[in-house]
Amino acid sequence: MPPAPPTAPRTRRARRGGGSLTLSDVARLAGVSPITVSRALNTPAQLNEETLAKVRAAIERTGYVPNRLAGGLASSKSRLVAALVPSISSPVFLESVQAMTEELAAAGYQLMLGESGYGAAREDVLLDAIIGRRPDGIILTGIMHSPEGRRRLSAAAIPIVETWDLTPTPIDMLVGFSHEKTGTAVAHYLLDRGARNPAIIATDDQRSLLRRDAFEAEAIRRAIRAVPAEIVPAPSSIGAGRRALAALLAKQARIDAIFCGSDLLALGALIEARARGLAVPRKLRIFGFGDLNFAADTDPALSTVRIDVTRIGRQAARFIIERAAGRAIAEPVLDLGFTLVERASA
Amino acid sequence: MPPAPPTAPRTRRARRGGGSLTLSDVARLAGVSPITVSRALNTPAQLNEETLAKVRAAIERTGYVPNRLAGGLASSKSRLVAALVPSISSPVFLESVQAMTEELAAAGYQLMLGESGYGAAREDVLLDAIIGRRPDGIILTGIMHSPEGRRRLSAAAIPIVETWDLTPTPIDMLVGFSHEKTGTAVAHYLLDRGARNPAIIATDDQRSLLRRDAFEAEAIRRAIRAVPAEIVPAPSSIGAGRRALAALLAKQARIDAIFCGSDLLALGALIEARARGLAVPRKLRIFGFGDLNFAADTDPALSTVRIDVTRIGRQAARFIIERAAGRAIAEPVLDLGFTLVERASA
DNA sequence: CGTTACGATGATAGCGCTATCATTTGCCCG
DNA sequence: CGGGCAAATGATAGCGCTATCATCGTAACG
Repeated sequence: MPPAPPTAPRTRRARRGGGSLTLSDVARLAGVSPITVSRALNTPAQLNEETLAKVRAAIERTGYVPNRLAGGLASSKSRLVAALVPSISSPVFLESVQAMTEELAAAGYQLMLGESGYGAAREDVLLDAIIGRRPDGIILTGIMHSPEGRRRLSAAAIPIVETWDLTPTPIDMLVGFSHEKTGTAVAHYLLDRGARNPAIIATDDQRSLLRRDAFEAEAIRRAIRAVPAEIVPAPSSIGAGRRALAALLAKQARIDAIFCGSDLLALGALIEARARGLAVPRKLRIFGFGDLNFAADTDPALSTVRIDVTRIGRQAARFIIERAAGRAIAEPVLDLGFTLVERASA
Repeated sequence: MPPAPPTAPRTRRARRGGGSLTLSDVARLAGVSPITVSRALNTPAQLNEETLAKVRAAIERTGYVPNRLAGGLASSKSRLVAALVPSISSPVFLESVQAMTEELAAAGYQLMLGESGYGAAREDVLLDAIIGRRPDGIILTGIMHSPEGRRRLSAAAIPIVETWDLTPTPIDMLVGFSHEKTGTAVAHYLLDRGARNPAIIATDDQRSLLRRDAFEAEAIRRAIRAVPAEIVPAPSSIGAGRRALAALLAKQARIDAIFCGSDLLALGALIEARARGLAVPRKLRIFGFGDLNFAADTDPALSTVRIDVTRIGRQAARFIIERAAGRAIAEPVLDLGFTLVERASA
């Protein structure tokens, strides 16, 4: 079929889009070309002062908000960063997420949160949903174990930071600490203070179990016969802590020290001990993990392992920001360590 | 300058983009047109079975993940939903966020989290960052008060759900409950049980103050002289609860009941009361707010106001999903109410 | 003064996808 | 047996923005 004669163009296709305000609208209003408006938004320095003022006025007047989907598509920079946490509703990771959010927001990035769950079940679907948005970086809480997940992430060629853990084989960047070492350190601490019948309350996630194993190994190395353990499903909670201590005591009444997988569990254990009239720390030492914001305010105040989670979050965010700016990271694997906080409970 | 002769086209512009896998690549591999691949992903029902299989195989083989920035731009459907919370690190809103995440994920949406802070400070910047991503919906925790914010949101023409509160003038949709009524109800509850010197620990956010005012008004209506109150900065914490009770007791030793702005504050007050040997509830009744997951596990168990936060989150998500599907919402303003949970502390 | 350099702006051509319309094929029906 | 219709696939033209190259003054220089 020959092309329609130019004098009578056939009815134009129906217009798409919301008919919403675009860069060109603003440009027309300011009397400049669209690209100039783009520059006013992204690289204002390279514009003449007057022009800039005109454009800004037009933006102000119209209430224009640039479409970052379009911008991201054109520039392959989405200004989005994805963070995966095992559980959204657990306070453990939130300070970290908060720190990320702040650091990223300051640099003009927005955080997209995904819940990976403690199992690797829906992880693939979630990963695709995230990768599809072409984030400028992905922050994982915990290291990625599933080979399929690692493959997908590597293939996506997106800067990745694994956190909260150490591994000799990170996918890309890493900010964490050694869970084994915390277990060993706490074992030392409790045994040095005379504990002869230590026990453990752990959650059933990878990292908590790592701590338990190290604690147990160290205890056995120091001539403890066996270390009873109560494993509760993640995410941890105060109630689980109470019940776990009760269960432990039912099995083994002589327990004199407990290392808990999180401060929540420890607080639960504390409450249960109090309710039973078990003196803490005289009869039972309780050691937590995480130094959550309430740890200093329990009664007795909770001895615990402090992780600088804010720093983990901030550092992870910075890694991504640096990478996005095209700068290379000199030291892409960071061990932030931990400290034992001695308070009254152990 | 005349156009370059077609036989010797000038060097093509440098290629943009990451050179990453696109729909066309997959199409070529599958021996179909790009649009067919698009359909295989979005509306597989309208494809022939064989064709579908070919395309799926090609996707599988290449590990192709569609670029949703491009898709969103073309279809003006981003499949993103933004949620604003006052504070990320406070557990109060998280169950709600969790419920949203799940509900949204099931429908193929991703949640983008923003922290609005309790003040309206950076709110405008944050709103622009969010609106710029053209989410298919925005869920606000609390109602939007700033007129400028309301204007921007209305102008954006994005479905909006305000939550956690009621207002006669919602921007769009609403899922909440009446804070005034909870205050009144708790006042009734405590006074009916003989409290003569009630006091309040509240946080300095809008909603908590609403509850305090209602509580106070009801108490005064029932012949209580004055209701001492301790206002702590949001977000609330256990430590703040402890210190607030101490401060209250210092001013007015005869306090016999406390209504706390959150379960965290209540737990703090409980700990402080215990540490002082103040019998709960015999000497001091403590009433919380929120029914967080630990409320039943404190000792004594916490009496509190239960809000079905999971339902709030889920319902808010559904509103957005329905709207995005083009369906109208019959009842866009929902009062989910609350219940008083009587446990041991009051 | 011609030439180079640079600062400011514009024109053009995509980014990777989907809405819309067009075409092809097979089948049913009067 | 031609017309009509539905199912399956394709061609085309954007979505709203930015990378890239082009242009146009004007200042600087030998």
